[in-house]
Formats: sequence, C-alpha cells, structure tokens
Amino acid sequence: MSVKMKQGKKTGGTQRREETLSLDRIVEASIALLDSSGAKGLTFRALSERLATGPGAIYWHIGSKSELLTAACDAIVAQTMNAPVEGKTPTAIIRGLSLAIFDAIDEHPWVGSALARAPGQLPMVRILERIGQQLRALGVAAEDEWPTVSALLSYILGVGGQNAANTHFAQEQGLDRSNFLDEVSAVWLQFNPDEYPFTRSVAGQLRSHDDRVDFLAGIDLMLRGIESARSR
Amino acid sequence: MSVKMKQGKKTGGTQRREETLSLDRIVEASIALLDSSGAKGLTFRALSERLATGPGAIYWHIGSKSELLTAACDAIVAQTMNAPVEGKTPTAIIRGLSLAIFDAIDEHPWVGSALARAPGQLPMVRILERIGQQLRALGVAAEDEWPTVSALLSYILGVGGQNAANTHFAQEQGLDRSNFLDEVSAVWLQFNPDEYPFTRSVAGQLRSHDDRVDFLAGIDLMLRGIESARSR
DNA sequence: ACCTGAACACCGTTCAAGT
DNA sequence: ACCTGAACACCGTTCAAGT
Repeated sequence: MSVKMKQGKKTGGTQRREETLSLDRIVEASIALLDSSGAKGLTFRALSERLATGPGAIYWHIGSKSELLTAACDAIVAQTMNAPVEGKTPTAIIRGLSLAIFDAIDEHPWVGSALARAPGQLPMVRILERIGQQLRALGVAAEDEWPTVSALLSYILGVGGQNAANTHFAQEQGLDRSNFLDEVSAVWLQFNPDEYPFTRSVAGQLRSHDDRVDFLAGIDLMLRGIESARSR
Repeated sequence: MSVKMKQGKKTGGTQRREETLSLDRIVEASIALLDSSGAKGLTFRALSERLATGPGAIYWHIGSKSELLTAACDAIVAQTMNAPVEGKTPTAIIRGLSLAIFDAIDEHPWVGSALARAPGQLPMVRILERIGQQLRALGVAAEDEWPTVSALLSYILGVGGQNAANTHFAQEQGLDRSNFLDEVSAVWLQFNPDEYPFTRSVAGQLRSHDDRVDFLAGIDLMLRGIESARSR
C-alpha cells in the first residue's frame, strides 16, 4: 500500500501526530484526486489544498510531478501484484496476473497512462518479475525470456493505455465508456466501404464486445504462440 | 501526406499565395516542431512564431491542441500505411506493416504517444484496416476478427508507447536511448536477488537487445498463436 | 472569411523566509 | 528538518477588434 520511491527516509522512533506530511499521505491524497477527477485532477494546488499546506511543502517530499504520478501508480501496482493469484499451472497464473492488472487499470484508468510513462521503473518491474517467473516455470528457453516477457508486457501496457484513453475521452464528452464506444462504432459505420471494408464490418463487434474478454483472448493468443515455439 | 480532420473545407478554385495559413501548413510546422523538440515542443506560441502569426489564427483552422496532435499523427500514419509493403503471404504483409509502423514511431517518437491518445480515431483506423484485411485473407474466423486485430493493435500501440517513453525519458536526462537503457539495466542489477531474481537475470539481455528484433518477435508470437487457433 | 494579439485562467517549480 | 506562500515562467484557449 505504501511505497517509498526515495530511500533512507526512516521516520525516527518517536511518533508524530497524524497531520504530519509524509510521502505516504501525499501519495494517498494523490490517488484520491486521480480517482475522482482523472489525470487532469492531480495538480499541486489541488493537492496542497487537500493536504492543508502549500505547494512547496510537497516538493520537500517528492522531486517532481512525474515522480509523484509514478509513486501513486506504484502503490496501486504493488498492491495488485502482491495479492495472491489463484491458478496452479504457469499459464493459469499468467492469466490471473494479467487480469489483475487489467482490473486495476479498469478501476484506476490513470494507472494505464502512468505505467506507460515510466519505462523501466518499479511499477513495470513488479509486473515483469511476476510474469517472468512464470515464463521460466513454463520452460521458455533462456534466450527467449526477454523477448517473451517484453511482448507480454507491451501488450498489457497497450491495452491499459487504450483503456485509459477511452475513459479519458469519454468523460471529456460527458459520456460513459460504453456510450463512447457506441459513438465510435457509429462513426466507423459511416466510413467509405471501398476504403474501409474491414473497419466497417467489424464496427458492430466493437459495439457489443467485452473489453475484459477481448483482453484475455489476446493473452491466450500469446500463450498459444509461446507454447507452439516451445514444442518445436 | 496532407489530411483534413475537419470536413467541408474546400479551398475554392483560385490559388492563394504560399504564405496563406492552412491546416496543411499548420500540421507541417507542427511535425517539424515535434520532431525537433518532442511532444513538449508543440505549443501554440512556438507554432505561431514559426508561422509568423498569432495563436488565435491557428484556432481558426483547428479546434484544440489534441486535435492538432492527432492531425499531425495522422499525416505520418497515413503516409506510412499508404506506402506499398513487400510480401506475398498475409503473414508477410502483416509483418511488413508492423515494421513500417515501428519504424515510423522510431523516427517520430511522439507518434507513439499521440496514437495511444486517439482511440478510435483515423490514425488508428488506418492501421486497423490494413491489418484487418490481411487477417481476413489469412482465414481468421469472422467472430475472431475483432479480438484478433484488437490484440495486434494493442501490442503495436504498447511497443510504440514504450518507444516514445524511452526516448522522452532519455532526452530528459540528456542521454541517447541506448545509454538510457544501459542505465536502466544497471539499476535492475542492483535489485534484491531474492525479490527480483528474474528481473536481475534478464537485465543483461535488456542491455544487448535490439528493439526492432524484439518487436518483430512479439508479432511472430501472435501470428503463431493465430495460426494455432485456426488449425484446431 | 480570416487574422491579430491582449487577456484569462490556469499550470509546475523555485526560493527566500520562517519555525 | 520541515513548512509557507509569493513569485516566475510558462501553458491552452478566448474574444473583441480589425481587414
């Protein structure tokens, strides 16, 4: 739940009063702000008002806004990736982990874009590690380990980013996400059939689809690909 | 090369002088700005200076900054997706199309993030359409068409987004991208071996890898998955 | 129809000054 | 060591006024 991005920050032995500012409290307030008003809602002014302090105080605890966003993202990802996953086989666990991330991003859409903007950072690494261990258990060849996790991770980040963009776009237009997708589908149906035959014919499926099911279908596609590489 | 995002904008019969403002000229200048100074470089002030006009003039031609970014993105994507692709079989063409997008994003990193932020919009649809047609040629079952393009597209967007984030992060630290990845690799090697065994052992591969090769490996993984679904 | 440019309502970040 | 809050250097966007 609480994650230090900086190190060497031990809070002595004596207990301070609840109101004291701390990275944890800042991150907590940031998450609340992000959840309620999206990525645009996280500003140092809104944050310092919520924490009854000035913007400068926050800068004492964290270096920049992007660090703050990554710290908030990491709090969610850590919580998600530390939770136990049901499933016995490596493939089942990978499916479970993937769905857990999907659901976390679904609940906190801003995590999708924050994750994509922090390459190589802790939040990404947590996912990389847990999926990687299962790939190893699956028996993926050593030289294939990196390209394989990398591919799975990219896919997950891609879906997460789309998810974030969809909800952002939707609430910009005052719609919920499924209404927004309905509208996209309607636009696609107006496209010139000679130029965009595939898009048109698939527009209906866009309308009736289930994001979560499609996401899992993609994971399964990749898992089948991994299997078929292993067995040759 | 030139794409109208608004409609009904015919420029009469008479030719205006070169200096006249137009969506095309604005998009062209935007691309130059984005290429030279990244996503942060595109501001209405810098743009209006370059075009020797005021910010208000630009707003007469385009509705908002995000529309402008999408229009610039679409100019690149359209050019990329309209180019002929070598390859005879559907799989070869999908590989070629994917590489073409990868290379375009590599050359214009900002396209990676612009693409991700424009769900359902024209740039994405261009990619969707061309890949979708090849999936159809491949014989993918009608009910699998949507989840399959969707998965390929998410993967491509995911890699593109990472690519964009890497170069953005790198130039923020005054490094080039491979030096930046070296640094990430060094950080990973410092992680606790008990908590992050996989990440540590894979850090070396991160250092010596080739983004483009890894990207293609992911595409091949998915293509194998598609094949194996078809043959059962 | 198209352009000008000042003005508005914000941002992230810094920093002297306080305790 | 930690906090305050004014100030700086920006943003995107609007809009009366011009041609």
